[in-house]
Amino acid sequence: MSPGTAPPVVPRGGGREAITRAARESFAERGYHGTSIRDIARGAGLSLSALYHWHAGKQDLLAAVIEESTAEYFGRCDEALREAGDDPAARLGALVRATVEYRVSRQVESTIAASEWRNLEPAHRERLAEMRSAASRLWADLVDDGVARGVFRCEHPDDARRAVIASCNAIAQWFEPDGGLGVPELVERYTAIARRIVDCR
Amino acid sequence: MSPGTAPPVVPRGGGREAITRAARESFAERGYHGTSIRDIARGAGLSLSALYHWHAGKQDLLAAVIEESTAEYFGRCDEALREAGDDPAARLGALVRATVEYRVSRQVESTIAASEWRNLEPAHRERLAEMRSAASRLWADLVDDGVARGVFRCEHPDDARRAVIASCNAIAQWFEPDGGLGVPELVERYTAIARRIVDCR
Amino acid sequence: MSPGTAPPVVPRGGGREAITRAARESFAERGYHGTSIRDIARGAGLSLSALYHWHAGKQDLLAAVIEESTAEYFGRCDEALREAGDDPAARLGALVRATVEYRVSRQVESTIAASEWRNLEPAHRERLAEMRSAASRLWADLVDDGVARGVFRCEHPDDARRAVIASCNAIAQWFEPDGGLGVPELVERYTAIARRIVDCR
Amino acid sequence: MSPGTAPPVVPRGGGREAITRAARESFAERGYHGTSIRDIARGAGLSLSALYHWHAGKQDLLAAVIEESTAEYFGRCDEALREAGDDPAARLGALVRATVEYRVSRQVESTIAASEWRNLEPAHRERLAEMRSAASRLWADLVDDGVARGVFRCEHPDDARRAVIASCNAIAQWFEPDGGLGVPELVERYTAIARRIVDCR
DNA sequence: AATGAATGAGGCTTCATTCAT
DNA sequence: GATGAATGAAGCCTCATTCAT
Repeated sequence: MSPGTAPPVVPRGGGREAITRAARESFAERGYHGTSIRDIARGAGLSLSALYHWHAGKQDLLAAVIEESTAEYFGRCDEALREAGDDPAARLGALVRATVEYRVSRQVESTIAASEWRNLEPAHRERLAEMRSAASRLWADLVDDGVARGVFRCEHPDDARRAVIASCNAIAQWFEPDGGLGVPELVERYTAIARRIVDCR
Repeated sequence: MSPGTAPPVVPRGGGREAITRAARESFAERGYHGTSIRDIARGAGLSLSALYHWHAGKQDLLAAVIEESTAEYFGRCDEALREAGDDPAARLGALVRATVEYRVSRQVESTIAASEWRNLEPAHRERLAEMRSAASRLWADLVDDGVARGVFRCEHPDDARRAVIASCNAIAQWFEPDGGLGVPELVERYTAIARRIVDCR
Repeated sequence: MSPGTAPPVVPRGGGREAITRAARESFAERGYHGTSIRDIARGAGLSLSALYHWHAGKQDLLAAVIEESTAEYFGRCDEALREAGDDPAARLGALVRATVEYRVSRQVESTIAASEWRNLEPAHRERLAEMRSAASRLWADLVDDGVARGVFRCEHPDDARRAVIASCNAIAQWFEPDGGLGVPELVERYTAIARRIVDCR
Repeated sequence: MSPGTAPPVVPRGGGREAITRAARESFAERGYHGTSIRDIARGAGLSLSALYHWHAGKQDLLAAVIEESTAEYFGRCDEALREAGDDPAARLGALVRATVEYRVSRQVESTIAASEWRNLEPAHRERLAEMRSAASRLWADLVDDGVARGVFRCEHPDDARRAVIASCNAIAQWFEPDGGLGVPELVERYTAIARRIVDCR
């Protein structure tokens, strides 16, 4: 919520969602430590106390936001892979598409999981670590499989995988929604880049 | 500075450097807002007042750290390019090497410039923007030149450039200094990836 | 509530008693300011709103607890004295017994009236002051009478009275219910002490 | 510090003492939980931050106040006993005098150690427990010795000891400094009471 | 060149209480 | 007879900074 913007009117009982949304936006724009819970409450159009009625605290909000974001990404990947069938190239395209679309549709918030991970307290970190590595494994399995089957010819699968992911993730940092570049075109470009990175025949 | 570590003994007159170094480490580990000026003073082994003797304040320290970091990167790039001659492929390798080496040798601090940029006050941001775009231009000129001369055959030079940079930058997030992977080998791998991304013949 | 209006008749139900009991326990264990109204509601197994349905607020609860506690003590004293007859020594024994038994049977709560008295708002304090001094007068009358009749030979009745009361009250601070010391034996010991304090012939 | 009283002007560097004194007064008058650190800072004539410059927090202040109070009492007892020589009756008089004088001269604060003990966090409680039981042992040794030597003929030394202590301690609750009753006279009265309690021949 | 003392603003959180149902 | 939702005030504490030496 940019300063000066009128806070939304929250329907009675709708506090939890309003607060989570406001937290997501603030954490994305100003970071965890740069966000005060007053910012969040104001952004949600509620009082400070209402925030504590719905969440245990700031840390709890961060965990909720990261969890939701990670879950959504994981869900998109999972679904894309299910539709993609068995072909490594198609599966690569599916994950690239899921990642690009996620990064574009959640442009601001999608970086929270990565950049604010360090601010999670151990208890939350441990709980979310599994979700995180599950998403990571999707990529690893895919690339390893492609290499094993001779479809991807890159010599260093781990580095290739990281390069593809980093390339896709970076989109959130420069993409302009109204900049004349459509998402399908974007997906196509990064699929091509990804195929070159893994040296897909 | 990890908790429990004895603060270094600062030689008389060496305050400025000790403080900048401590600020760099704290900003890297905990972020700008996650770092207190007392953390920095403690990390430098100096009093709070000493910090203010050498620097105008926290914001000033952030600007100094980002400036120094950007300048170093820019210097490395510049030098590498000068040694590389005129060949686009060689020049690409030079920038990749400069970036990888920078990211590995300044593993923690190298992300400050990117992640804490938003916390710079306008005055500092404007001043540093030029340095920033100069480094960015080195990459753009290089890729555009390679494409213009037909050495790089990628269709979308901007995306290729961003992918290469993102891939190299990401190294700082996973590299383990004592992990058995040497820097020259790392440079070689990412040079190969970069060449594939730009589709270097 | 407008002045002069009769307080609403509270329908009987389990809530009121459960809340009073929880308040008594919390005030005893953590003190008035150390107890939150949520502690009380939780201790009673009811919601916050239920608490406010039965009581006007925290202050009201404190007054109720102190009133009940004082009334019980006063009742015990009164009854014991009625049974004791006219002999000063017997009357002294009766009050000691009432006090000791009260302090032992209400070990935790019996101190609330004394230690939280200062937290009563003036309105409540004035109302309860009479009960308080009535109990105090029982002791004073007894000792003064014993002295007047030459049965107690202590020179300073006021100090003797205070010493006896303080000695009995202190029992609540150290007595262990399962510690092998029975209440009758305890009463006997403190009766003896009390008689020596007033110098009963 | 009563409300409305002008806070004292604190000489530069004298913050620590001013704050400890203000804490002592507030804890005594309103209890630990009833005292806010703003009360303390205001009472000391300093800012909130100055309080934290000198003490780690509210809990730290409580521990400091209790420690100082206990130490002073212990010191008074120790000195009084040293002057008293070997005679049990004289030693009893010495401890009574030390206790009475302490309770009168530190009328308000002397109860903090007892009433706020439960609000000490375990770390502090453990640290101070030894001081506490040392003072307690002075009394126990004295009474046991008197009984062993046949000077005190009470049958239950533990109860006698507790009664004497409770009687002396209670003085702080009713004594009025300008009430016409001098401290020497007070000491004499309670010494007599104590002797009767232990049944000193 | 450096320090300890002090500050006002703001941090997160809990408080007792009221509202609408 | 009872509840979940919401609030404003106040709680303790840490912040970046300045002052006097």
